[in-house]
Amino acid sequence: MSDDFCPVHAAIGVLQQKWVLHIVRELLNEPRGFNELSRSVGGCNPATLSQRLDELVTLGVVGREVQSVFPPRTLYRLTPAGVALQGVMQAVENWGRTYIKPDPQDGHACLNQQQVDSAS
Amino acid sequence: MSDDFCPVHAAIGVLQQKWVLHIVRELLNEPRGFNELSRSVGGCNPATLSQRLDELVTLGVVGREVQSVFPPRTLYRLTPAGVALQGVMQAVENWGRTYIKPDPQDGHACLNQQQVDSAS
DNA sequence: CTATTGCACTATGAAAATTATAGTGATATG
DNA sequence: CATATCACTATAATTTTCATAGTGCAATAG
Repeated sequence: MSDDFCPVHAAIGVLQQKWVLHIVRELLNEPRGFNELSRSVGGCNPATLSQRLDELVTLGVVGREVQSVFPPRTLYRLTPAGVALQGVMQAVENWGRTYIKPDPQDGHACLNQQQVDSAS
Repeated sequence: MSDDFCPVHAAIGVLQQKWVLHIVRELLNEPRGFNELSRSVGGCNPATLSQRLDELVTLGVVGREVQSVFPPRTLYRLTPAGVALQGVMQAVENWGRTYIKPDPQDGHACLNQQQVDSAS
């Protein structure tokens, strides 16, 4: 009673974890060290980042390359499966740029209703 | 100092919330009522589902249509901005079907290493 | 020589999000 | 008359994420 495995469901399970898409986005630009990645992702707690990276490494989306134990230098780099997420990121970027703009009130996210209403 | 609004960052912020992609996936098939959606999404707590739907409605990705207060009947349907997430779902589906398979050990998700290694 | 910075993280306890579970009121179904 | 269904809400427990501080040691700044 668990044989209804759906790869799409599983994929969503991976991608909807907090920070995963941000991490992937940064690593798509170029491989980074832990603190570097932490800064560029912005706002992610190191404990969470560490856990997320462990999971992604275990899953095989990200590779951890320990370049030197001392001075410490570790590189996180997308595996081919990780690089393949470029398609997803591209789609998210398209959607975001088309439909999301800053809320004129509080500067938070809201939908670009122009785009929604008047497809002139 | 907060004028670096990035629509892509904001889009990720929306899509990485737990259950959002699952909800969108179901609503892309067809509009549904609350319990219907709850069942088809599978495993989402009604409090969380309710909150997520509120947020998506507020954002403008989902529309709530109260068809009758009694007997209660509400329909959740994607707005055009929601339907536009089809591109994202498509990309996620492609990635999932290509790279994710059930782990032979425990039946959980893992990567399809065949795909990764031998691109014949 | 000494102080600071930077590396990759881990530890701790507090705060926030999600969960299981139960329940709302009324009607339609068995 | 008992049960199921609709769209949720309420409560309390659990899980996840968080802010903050700290590890050991080399390279750099003063």
